[in-house]
Amino acid sequence: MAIEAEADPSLMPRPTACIPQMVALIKRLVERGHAYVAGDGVVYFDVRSFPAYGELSGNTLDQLREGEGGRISAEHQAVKRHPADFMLWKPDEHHIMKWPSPWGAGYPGWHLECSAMAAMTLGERIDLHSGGEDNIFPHHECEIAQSCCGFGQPAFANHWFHTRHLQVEGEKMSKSKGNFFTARDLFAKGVTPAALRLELVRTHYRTNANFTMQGLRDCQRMIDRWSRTQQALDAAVGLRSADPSAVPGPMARALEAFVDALCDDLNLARAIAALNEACGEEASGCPHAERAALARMDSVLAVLDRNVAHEAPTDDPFRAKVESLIAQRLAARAAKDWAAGDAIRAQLVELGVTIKDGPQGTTWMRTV
RNA sequence: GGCCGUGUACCCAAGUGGCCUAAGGGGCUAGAUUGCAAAUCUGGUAUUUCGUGGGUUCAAAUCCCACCGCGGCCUCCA
Repeated sequence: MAIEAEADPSLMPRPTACIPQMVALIKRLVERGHAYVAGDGVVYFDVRSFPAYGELSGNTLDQLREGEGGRISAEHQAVKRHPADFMLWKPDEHHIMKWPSPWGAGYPGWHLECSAMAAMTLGERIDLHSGGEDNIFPHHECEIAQSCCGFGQPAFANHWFHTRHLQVEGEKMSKSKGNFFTARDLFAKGVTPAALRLELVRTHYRTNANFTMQGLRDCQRMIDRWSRTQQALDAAVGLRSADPSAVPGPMARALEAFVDALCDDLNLARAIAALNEACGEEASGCPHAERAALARMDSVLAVLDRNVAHEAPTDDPFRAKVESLIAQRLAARAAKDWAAGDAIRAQLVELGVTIKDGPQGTTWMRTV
């Protein structure tokens, strides 16, 4: 699902568009002695033919507990050479999705599509593979086995990057608890895509991130400060021409620390701290270079362009009511009737609206 | 039974042997500013303390062992 807090990936291959590649891969695995057709006609990968099986997850074949996942039947297990052997092709004339193959019309095993699509779009050996922690075993383990054995590569991915699951208010998300939010709901409440994005990415990938409404507010404050710094730099750029000889300012220095932190196992929390500190320092250096350094950091965070809450429609009754109350309050204040003005402000707070009196007039936003 | 990750202040979250009398943000708090607020700016906010109990070391949040909590996985859900 594409949401406004994310950018779309540039390649989105479809498993159903590479069935021939999957069939070809199975053929190679069978030819090389890494796969076999069992008594029920199903093609299985022979895990014992690949000694590195289990290295990614730390599992060993003798310690895995057969059937622990609760999704395999004794009937299927009985035909395998080893309980851990996994399905590559299942002939099934009655399945909702089926394609022709040398082993009969049927469908591929679910690990296979990734090996085939990776080889098709990126190469037989790739640099980086990411995924959720729930897929480390068996899925990624099986992809490694298929790709290494099928393509004769010493490794499938040079680096594996597994994110831990997201929790909500300290608890795991579940449908039965109903403790989850959709991006649409949050945006409708006035949450900016920027705040949602930062709340989701700011935790190190190897720890369980905890999504909270308070965290969303915390993120919004950080983003607003960065945004003010950006506006100040934009203004300074308009006033001065570039000065390549100027000593680096806070943003240029922060960029170094920022990159250094990211190079240390994607330490985004430390990178964000560097940016925060720079925003607290007095501006110096060439504003053009400073603005470029901030933009460079934001190319990773990608929040400054998303820091806009969804506006309620102009004809929305809620919006009309808020603006009417603000007009009444301004009139009361103009008459120095502070009590009336404060009473109206209390009404607005009650409605979930935060107002701000500035030199350019009064602005309002929904309270998140 | 086994494997993987994780546990730091009120909250989020860095730090993986000495520069830690523990970064950064939020919150709270005092001040500046404001009619009062909000926003903004300035200061304060973990002093044998880093899940618990042992151990190693001149030195441990950081290393070792055990235990506890939380999250994930064990091959036909993708």
